[in-house]
Amino acid sequence: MARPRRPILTRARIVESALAIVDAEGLDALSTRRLAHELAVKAPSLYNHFSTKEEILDAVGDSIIAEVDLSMFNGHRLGPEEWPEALRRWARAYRAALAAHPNIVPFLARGPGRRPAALKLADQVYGALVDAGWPRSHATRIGATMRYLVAGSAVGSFALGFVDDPGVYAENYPHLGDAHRLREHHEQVDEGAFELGLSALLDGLIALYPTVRAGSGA
Amino acid sequence: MARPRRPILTRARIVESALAIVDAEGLDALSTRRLAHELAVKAPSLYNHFSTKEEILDAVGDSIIAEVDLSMFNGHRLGPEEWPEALRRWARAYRAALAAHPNIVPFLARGPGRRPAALKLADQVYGALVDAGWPRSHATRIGATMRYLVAGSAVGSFALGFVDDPGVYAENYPHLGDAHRLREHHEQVDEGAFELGLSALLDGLIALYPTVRAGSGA
DNA sequence: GTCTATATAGCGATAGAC
DNA sequence: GTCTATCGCTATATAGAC
Repeated sequence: MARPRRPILTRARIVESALAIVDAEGLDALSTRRLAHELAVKAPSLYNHFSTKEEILDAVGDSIIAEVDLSMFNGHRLGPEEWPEALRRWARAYRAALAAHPNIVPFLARGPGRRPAALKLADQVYGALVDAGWPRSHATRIGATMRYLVAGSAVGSFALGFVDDPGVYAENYPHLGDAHRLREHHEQVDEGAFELGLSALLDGLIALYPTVRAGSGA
Repeated sequence: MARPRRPILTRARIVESALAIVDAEGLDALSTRRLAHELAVKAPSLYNHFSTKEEILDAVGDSIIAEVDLSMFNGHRLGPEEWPEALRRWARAYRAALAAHPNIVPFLARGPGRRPAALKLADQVYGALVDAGWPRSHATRIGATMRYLVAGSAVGSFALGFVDDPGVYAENYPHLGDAHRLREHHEQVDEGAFELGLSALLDGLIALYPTVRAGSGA
């Protein structure tokens, strides 16, 4: 085939295709051969656009984080009445972005590293919390614990973790009699659990807010 | 060598060694050859004790969950004043068990499946919450959202996710000036974030409790 | 910038000897 | 119950032709 007049591959096409494979078949299914096949080229061609497979995975991960809406932190400094709703909207957007691609969440959970979209997200959340009056040490921990809830809810479905087989539970687990039915409504179950946790967490933080501000001399 | 007078391998030894490899080098590093080498045998011998590699991994995962203390749910029915502290103690034990083996958390996050220790854990937590007066739908969601927080905090360190290189952040991320120092105290940072989130979450649930009980006619 | 060919290495699992 | 030998397959990455 030799050199085509216009490049067949672009970084964007490679990233898009890699994400589709990871979504459909998991992280382990992403190989250079498999990816190249999907793009109708041969594996070595990928190395004209990325140096290593790890670099491809970084780009895939950052492309997901880049989709998370951060507009609730822009425009103006959040007041004492505003940060809880901003945090709620951000957490929902964050979870939606991750839950759409659960197979890559373990990779993303390793942290932002040097990926620009992930760093921008961390920067905006931390800055907004500090601006809203939280002490820096609390802002760090609030950002982290929100990430825990989001990542935990996206890394694996609670409801889908149970087997669709009543016999497994009936014998030895007296309270799990209906666990096999969780699968039917797994999306509602998982989203409902996330929303309950999010609301409770925010309520707890709202209760803490005046105490912490008084204590830190604000 | 032929048949030894006493078995060299046992399921317990295989599981222990497999866990050590996963802890030290990650899930991908666990191969039958690598595992056999660690046990000073050859790979095919493992198949006298487990049918597949997946079966070994299931046993490894369940051995971790089996270590989680559940004694706070035993002995007596938890009263309206007792469930929050029981939940707190359970969450800490759960997190400690998972955070000691972060590389296997993505595997565990897929759910209990048919693994007995994981099913026992789910059964006990759900049963305790229902006994304490929570409606069943809330008990499911509370158990799930606690698992989200625990799994999210264990699947990857927040603090270790940042690079130890001030130059990465100084340029483009105005609020992350000290992010490179998170690594120094990563354990305190991560545990502090978990404790803050746990307390806030429990405070929120405590506030919700009387409302829900009144509403459901209890 | 894509190709063919290949280097180098590893994988899970099975058959059959002892 | 462990061994040797092996099947069939996969992987990331590089060299050099066009």
